[in-house]
Order: sequence, then C-alpha cells, then structure tokens
Amino acid sequence: MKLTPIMQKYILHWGEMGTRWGVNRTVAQIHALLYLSPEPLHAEEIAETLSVARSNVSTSIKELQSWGLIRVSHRMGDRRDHFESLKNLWEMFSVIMEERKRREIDPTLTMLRACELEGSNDRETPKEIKQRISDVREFMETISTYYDQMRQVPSPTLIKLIKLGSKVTAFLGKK
Amino acid sequence: MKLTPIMQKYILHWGEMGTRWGVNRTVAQIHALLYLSPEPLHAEEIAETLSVARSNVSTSIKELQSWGLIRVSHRMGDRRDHFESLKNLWEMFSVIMEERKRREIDPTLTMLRACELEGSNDRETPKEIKQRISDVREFMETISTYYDQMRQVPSPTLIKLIKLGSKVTAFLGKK
DNA sequence: CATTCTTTTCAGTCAATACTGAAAATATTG
DNA sequence: CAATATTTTCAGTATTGACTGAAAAGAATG
Repeated sequence: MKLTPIMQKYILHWGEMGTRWGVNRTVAQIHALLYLSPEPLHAEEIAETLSVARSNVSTSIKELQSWGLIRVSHRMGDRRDHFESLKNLWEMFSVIMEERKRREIDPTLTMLRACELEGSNDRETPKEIKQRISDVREFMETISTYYDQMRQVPSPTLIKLIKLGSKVTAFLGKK
Repeated sequence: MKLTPIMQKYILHWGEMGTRWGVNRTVAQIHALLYLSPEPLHAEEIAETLSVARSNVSTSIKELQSWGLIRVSHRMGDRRDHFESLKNLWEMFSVIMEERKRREIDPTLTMLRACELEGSNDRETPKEIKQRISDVREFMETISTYYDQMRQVPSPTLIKLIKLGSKVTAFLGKK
C-alpha cells in the first residue's frame, strides 16, 4: 500500500507512542496502518509498506489479535489472511481498557490479597504497614470496578454524566 | 530499613509492574518502599535497602519528583535529603492521570492536529483516510476532557456517579 | 502426494534502556 | 577556605526486549 506523507506521519507517531503505551513499535504501527487502510491488508503487504520483516508482522498480528483489536478476513480466490482493524473508536477504547485492566491491575490485586493473607500470621510487619497494603488493595478494587463501568456504560452517555457530575459537586461546594 | 517478607513481596511486585506501567523497575521499587515506609528515608538508606547503586537512586528520585509523587523533607541535625511518598491514594492517582495525559495524550493531539492542517492542502490522501484521522483527533480530545474531569471531581463521588449512571442507562434500556 | 503458497517458529543479532562506579559538582561545617 | 558530607553526572557495561532471516510447519491445489 502506498503511504502519503500524512499517513506516514500518523503511523510513525503511533509507533513511537506505542512504546509509551506499553506495546512495541511494530505492533502499534501495524495497528495504525490497518486503522487507516480502507481495505483489509495481508501480511506481505503490511511488511512491505512498513519495511519490516515478514516474521515480525506475523508476531505483531498475533499480539493485536490477542488484544482483540484486529480481525481476519478473506477474499475470494486469495488464500492469504487479510486483516482489518476495529474502526469504532469507543469500541477500541473499551477493548484496550479491558486488556489493560487484565494485564496491569488484576495481577497486582492477586499479589495484594496474598500479602494480606500472609499478613494475618506475621508478627514482624508493623500494623501500620499492613494497613497501607490493605488501603492499596481496596483502592485498586475500586479502580477495577471503575474500569468495568467505563466500558459498560455507553460512552457518550458516560461523558455527559461525568460533566454533569462535576457541575453538581461544584454546585454543592467542592469538598 | 529492614524489609519483612511481605514488604519485599510488595516492593518486588511493584517493581515488575512498573515496567508494564511505563516506569523502570528501580523507580517503581523506590516508590513502593517510600509508600510503605512510616518515615522519610534518605538516598543512602534506599540504596542499601533495595541493593541498587546510590547513583541509580539519585536518578530515580528525580524521576519520581518530576511526577510529583514524592517530596523532600529534612530532619534536625541531618544534612541529607529525606524523601516521602504521597500517602493519599486518590491524590496519587490524580497525579498519575495528569502526567500520563501529558505524556501519552497531549503529544498525540498535537500530531493529529498537524495532520489535519497538512491535510487541507493535500490532494494525495483520500478523503476517507483524512476523516479517520479527524475521528481520532476528536476522540482523543474527548478522552482528554474525561481525564481532567476524573481528576477534578472528588473521586469517591465520581465512583458513585458512575455506578449510578450505569444503573440509569440500564433502566432506560441499553443503547 | 508432490508442489506451491502461506504462516509460524526460533536462534542469533541488534538497539534501546537501565544500572554501576568513579569522578565531578555542590553544599555545609568549623 | 580547607575538610567533609552529600548529590549529580557520565562513560562504560549489562540487561532486556525487538527484529531479522532462514528453516520448519501447515494448508491448499492439481
């Protein structure tokens, strides 16, 4: 696929940001490319367009699929897998939130619960410190619910609610 | 500072997760240590407790300060800087949200606006693709407002609102 | 079932980033 | 201002993770 300068700029930037968002450059670039592309692309074409190894595309595609951000599709008379990105941005956001929670929050909650459990028959650790750990556990559980809610509530509605909420609390006097 | 097994577990895990959250291991470990510690610690003590180089602590401390997550304090008759972490988790969350926005969202918005601008006198890029870029720009602006709101609304209130919101929309019939 | 097409795997290389230790800079004390 | 304490910088090294190319595995075709 031929990239115009604007498309290049978009894709390269997405790649750079990807590293900050916790995915590697190629994965983010492929995602950007598929998001922009009007038609599904096959791996070979992706590799050529982005000048990366075919094998690298294969791995990155797997990664994007594990996030649920891209889908396979096929064309008549063409055996190759073609890939297309979700195009709905709210859906994309929801998928990413869920996955981030699963990768970033859930394992920590598990660890925190384990710490609390061990804490019950440990005389070494000061109560104060155990309390801090419990605070974090409680906090992360709340955040976790939060993530779920953000995905479930139809999102434009959610935005309105939040804006409304901030007005309400402003009115009631900031606390 | 002597670490009990529970504290070790907590700190080591935090360090591992840090890498997923976009900060390096040492930075995350120091933050965890300071969060747990009942008193402010000086750099030397941090280095010993975590078995890392003194210089590494220096760099990491700077990083944590740039996030606004730790503060310097002093003790009578001790020239060394001591450091303590924010202890209020909502405040910590708010600080992190703001910084993430600044680092992850703002630069992308700048790039997207630049793409739109260039797009206005570019006949090469199909309209459809330009539209996609504009969609992302609009979306990220919304998300950005969203971040701001989340920080401004007193957070326990926010949670209630969101939970309430999801009930309301459920009642009105999911859309 | 041999051939061709396509995808995946993997050992080795490369690049980015974290970390160390020593030296330099800065600050405090008498 | 010399001596000491403390922090920062930085060149070099180590570690981690990304990427490549070649080979293997898997699928479809005639």
